[in-house]
Amino acid sequence: MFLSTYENKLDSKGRVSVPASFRSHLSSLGYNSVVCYPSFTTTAIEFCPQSRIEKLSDTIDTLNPFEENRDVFATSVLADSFQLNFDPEGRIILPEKLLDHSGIKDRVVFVGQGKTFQMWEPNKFFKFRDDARKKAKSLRSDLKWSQSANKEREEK
Amino acid sequence: MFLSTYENKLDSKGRVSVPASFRSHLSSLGYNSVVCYPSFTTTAIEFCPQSRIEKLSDTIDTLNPFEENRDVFATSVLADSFQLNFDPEGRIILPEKLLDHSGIKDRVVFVGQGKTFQMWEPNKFFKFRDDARKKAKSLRSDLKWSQSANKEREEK
DNA sequence: CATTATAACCCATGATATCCCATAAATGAT
DNA sequence: ATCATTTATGGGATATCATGGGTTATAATG
Repeated sequence: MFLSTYENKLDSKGRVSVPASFRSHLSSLGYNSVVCYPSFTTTAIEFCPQSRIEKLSDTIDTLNPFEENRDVFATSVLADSFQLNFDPEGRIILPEKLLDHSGIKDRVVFVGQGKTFQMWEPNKFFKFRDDARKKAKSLRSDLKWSQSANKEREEK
Repeated sequence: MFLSTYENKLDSKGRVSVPASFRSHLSSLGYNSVVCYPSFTTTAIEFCPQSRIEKLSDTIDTLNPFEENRDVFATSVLADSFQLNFDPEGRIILPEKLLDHSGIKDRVVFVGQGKTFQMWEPNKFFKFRDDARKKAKSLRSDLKWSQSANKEREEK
C-alpha cells in the first residue's frame, strides 16, 4: 500500500527521489518503474503500478475496432500516460508535460492513496487538502442534520 | 505496451525514427518490423505488431459472411496494410499512400494506444485529442474501462 | 546489360538520459 | 547514546536516442 505524505526535491537535472516505501511496494509487485498521467480533475499527477494500466489497455482492446469511443478513451488516457523507470538511486525524471500540468518546479509532495499515489506542487496540495477538509466538515454536519431529521421522523 | 505521445521529424529521405520505447516493445515481441494501415475513421495511420494482424485475419474468417463489417475489415485492413522494416537506427519509410491519407509532411506525432499505436499529422492530432478529451469527460462515468479500473482498485 | 530510382547500410553528432560513485541526513538497532 | 544501515541528494562519466548525410545494394525499366 502507498501510505502517508512525503516532500522531496527536484535536483538540477530534474530528478526526484520516490519515497523508499513507495518504491518497495512497487518492487514487491515486480516493477522497477511506475506509470503516471495527469489527473482529470486536479493539477495532481496520478501514479499507479503498470498492471493497472495494462488492465485498462486490455479493456479498450475488447471494444469493437469500429466503436468510436475506443479511440476516444485510448487517446485521452493511454496517450497521456508515461512509464517512468527508476535509476539505481530510486529517482525518476518527470516529463515536461507533467511539470506543466502540475506546476511542479523544485519541490514535490508525494501523497499515498492506497493502491495509487499522487505528486503535487506543495502549495497546490496544501490548499487542496484544506478545501477538502472544509467540505468534509460541512458534509458531516449535513449528514448529522439529515440523520437527526430522519430519527425525528421515525419517532413521530 | 505502447504509451505516451512523441513528436519526431521526417528527414529529407522520408525517414522517421520510431520512438525507442515503441521499438523495444516490438522487439520484446520478437519483431524488427511493424504493420500499418490507414484508419477507417480518421486520418491517422494505425500501427500494430504483426501478430495482431494475423489474429485479425483469423477473426475475419469467423465473421458472418453477411456481416457488413467483414468486407471493411478484409479490404481496409488486410489489403491496405504494409509491413515496414526498421533500419539500423530504428527508422521507417512511410509509403506514399499513407502520407496522402494522413497528410503527414515533415513532422509526425506518435500516439500510444496500449496494444497499438498511431501516427498523425501534428495539427490534425491536436484537434482530435481536444475533441477526445471532451467526449471522454462526458462518457467516463458509464464506461467499461472505469468499471474495470475500479474493480482492480478493490482487488489490490 | 546499362540506367536510374529507390531503399538499405554505415558512420557522425549533439542532446538527453542513465549509470556510477560520493556524501550527508535520517532511520533503526544495540 | 552510539553505531550501522538505509535513504535522499549531488555531480561526473558513460550510453542511448533522434537526426543528418555519404555510400552501397537492390529492383525496375528501357
